[in-house]
Amino acid sequence: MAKDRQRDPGATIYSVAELAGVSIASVSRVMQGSGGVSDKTRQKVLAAAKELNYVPLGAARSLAVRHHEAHGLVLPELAGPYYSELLIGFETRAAELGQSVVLLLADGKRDVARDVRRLATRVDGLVMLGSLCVTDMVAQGLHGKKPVLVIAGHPQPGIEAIGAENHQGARELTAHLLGHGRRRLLFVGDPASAPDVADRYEGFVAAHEGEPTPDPVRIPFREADGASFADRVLGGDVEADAFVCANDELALSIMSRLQDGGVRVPEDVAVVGWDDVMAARYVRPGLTTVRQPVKELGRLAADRLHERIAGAPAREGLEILPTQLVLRGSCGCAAAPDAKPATASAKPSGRTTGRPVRKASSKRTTA
Amino acid sequence: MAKDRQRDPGATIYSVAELAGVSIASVSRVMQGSGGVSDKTRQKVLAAAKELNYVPLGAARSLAVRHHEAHGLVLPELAGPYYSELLIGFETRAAELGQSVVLLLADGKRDVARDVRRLATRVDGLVMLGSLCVTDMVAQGLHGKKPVLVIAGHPQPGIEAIGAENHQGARELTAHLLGHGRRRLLFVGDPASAPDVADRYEGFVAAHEGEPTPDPVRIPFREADGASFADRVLGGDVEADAFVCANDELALSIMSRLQDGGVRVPEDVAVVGWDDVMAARYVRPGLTTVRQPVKELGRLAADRLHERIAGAPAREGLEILPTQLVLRGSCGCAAAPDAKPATASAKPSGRTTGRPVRKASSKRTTA
DNA sequence: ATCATCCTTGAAAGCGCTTACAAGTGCTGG
DNA sequence: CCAGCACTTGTAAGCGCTTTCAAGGATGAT
Repeated sequence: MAKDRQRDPGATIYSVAELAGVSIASVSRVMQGSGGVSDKTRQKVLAAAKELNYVPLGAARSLAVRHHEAHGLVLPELAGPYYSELLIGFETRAAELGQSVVLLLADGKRDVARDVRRLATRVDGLVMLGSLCVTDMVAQGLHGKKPVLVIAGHPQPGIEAIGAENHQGARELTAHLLGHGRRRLLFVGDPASAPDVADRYEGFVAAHEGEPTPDPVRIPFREADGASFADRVLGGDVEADAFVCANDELALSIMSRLQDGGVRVPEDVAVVGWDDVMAARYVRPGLTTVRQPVKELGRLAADRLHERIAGAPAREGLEILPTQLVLRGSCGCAAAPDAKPATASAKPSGRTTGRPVRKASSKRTTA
Repeated sequence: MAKDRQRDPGATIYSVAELAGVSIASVSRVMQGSGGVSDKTRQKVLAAAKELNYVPLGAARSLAVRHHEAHGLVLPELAGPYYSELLIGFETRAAELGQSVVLLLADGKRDVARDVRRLATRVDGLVMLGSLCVTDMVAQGLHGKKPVLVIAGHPQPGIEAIGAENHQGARELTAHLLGHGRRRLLFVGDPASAPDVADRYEGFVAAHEGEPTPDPVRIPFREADGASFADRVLGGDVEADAFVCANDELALSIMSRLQDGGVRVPEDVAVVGWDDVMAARYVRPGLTTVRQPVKELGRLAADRLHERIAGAPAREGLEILPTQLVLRGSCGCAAAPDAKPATASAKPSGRTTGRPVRKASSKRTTA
């Protein structure tokens, strides 16, 4: 056995039709389940298809129906849970809609623009992260061709954007720290790296209500960068009693290194993050952070894209999903066990920004 | 402006040719960069393409060249870093090879077999995780049609498999625990859930060298399951001085809950995991675990698949990549700071199993 | 028995692109 | 000045599928 009958590229709709003794039209109708076929014919076709192990050629169908039945998704990378969750939500919804998803990871690619163009070639529309610098180019290049949707970025004419609330959440988080009596807060992360980080920084500044705030510590998001920043803190180069980090990865690595260096968290310095990654609730003290509805963001993206592909016009402006403050020990709150995710439901508080906004809020959860 | 010229599905190779005043063949040649075109023509075509904002229809090309230029990847889910890394490696390599990747997440799908069949329709070959129960069916259904490759599963005739070392690593890890004087080890995780977990359990048993071992604690991989198991431990229902967990998620949730319940790790009980996720090095004590070359596995999968698509015959049996023991505090070793990943290079130790094996080893890293 | 109707089927015309193949152009060497 | 060659270009034949349209067969009403 194992008659190594490698690669049998045959078995087209023609061979199936021939074996079944019907026309290719009938085969097509049976395969699509489009009806109008007698039971007898259906049986014959199904039998023939099974015998030949018929796998239709998607490209031929796509060409004929003039639809790829696929959604493209461009992510910068896939480190950490943020992008994974986004992808999960996106894929799940896309699959429900009968669409395949073609994934492109931008980081490390030589020529992202080229790859995105290639991608556009095989999908009906695509979703990109706002932090991707190619967004604009692509938007232009594809304008009027394929629907494009941006997550956590700025809307442009004809290009819808969706995102999670940043400004208000960051403001509340910062205010919370101020409420704990912290006075020298430092924002760690580069606002220029992504629009949502910029929004968080804005919220951070806003919470200071005019008080002068130091410049943000512009470092990348990697663990290693957090660690080396923590070393600078340990060396006494940095003056602060609280670090507001652009994401949890950064917060965790900083906190860990500081603790190793003998600094007490939160007694000596508070550390807070953003995203509520898994590790955030396993470290001691638990990391205070902000939870985003990332999976929903992914689902929503797939949904909106599908609408657009079906011909709906781009909605104007930005749709914003609410985020949720998660208070644990690292900000100075009384530490409490937090083995299960908090489950408070978010109720919109109805704030608005200059841009058209549909809903936005942040709810407080003590865990 | 923003002349909302929604959806301009036009601009085919014909319109470009017409605008440029050349034949479609020339346009095709320019777009493919296949050469044999004068500079003047190239310029005209490029200009026309840009003006029309020409996006070629991938399906038409695929049909003509009879290649999808896409790799399919079927993952059970995307929780935790394991699958993400796999995906990163896979996508990276596939992109280098000029292939798109179409992703399918099996969990939560009504009819996975159907979805996989749909996927097969639009890719040149596909890679599946061994833990997927559809593997066999699909393998059959696609046999001789499209190359299929399995990660962390069992090879079948005509279906290559690749994976990371499990048996030996688990054996060493277990022996290490025994070396610390632990006597009542418990394996936490269900060997039936995936072939690689089964292998680890085998290694666990083997390390006991004939001593009787208790049945594994057959629980799923979710954090919540770990927590409720830990509650049983705290309730006194479980007798053990070390937990060998099927993965880090499980280990972390158990350790965390135990600590909250006043159990000291590793003094009262040791806990070890598998995978070396990020959180493993931020918790206190650091989690002793086994690192798998997951990204490499993904790359290798894309590579092998590409070979097969190009016509290479399936390699026989299983290729195994080495894993690496990472000792931190949770097993009873002296705790040491471990902010950076260990970087010891693996040297094959040349062990073999019944199956054809290419290389396998586990190296020790103290961190 | 006749005709209108419905259901089933097949023939055939694309879908937009690639790629032989043939034809045309401008050179070079003899 | 022309045969021979290298380049460029265009023509046209598919790639495998969907779908329109018309034809045929069966059915029911009259």
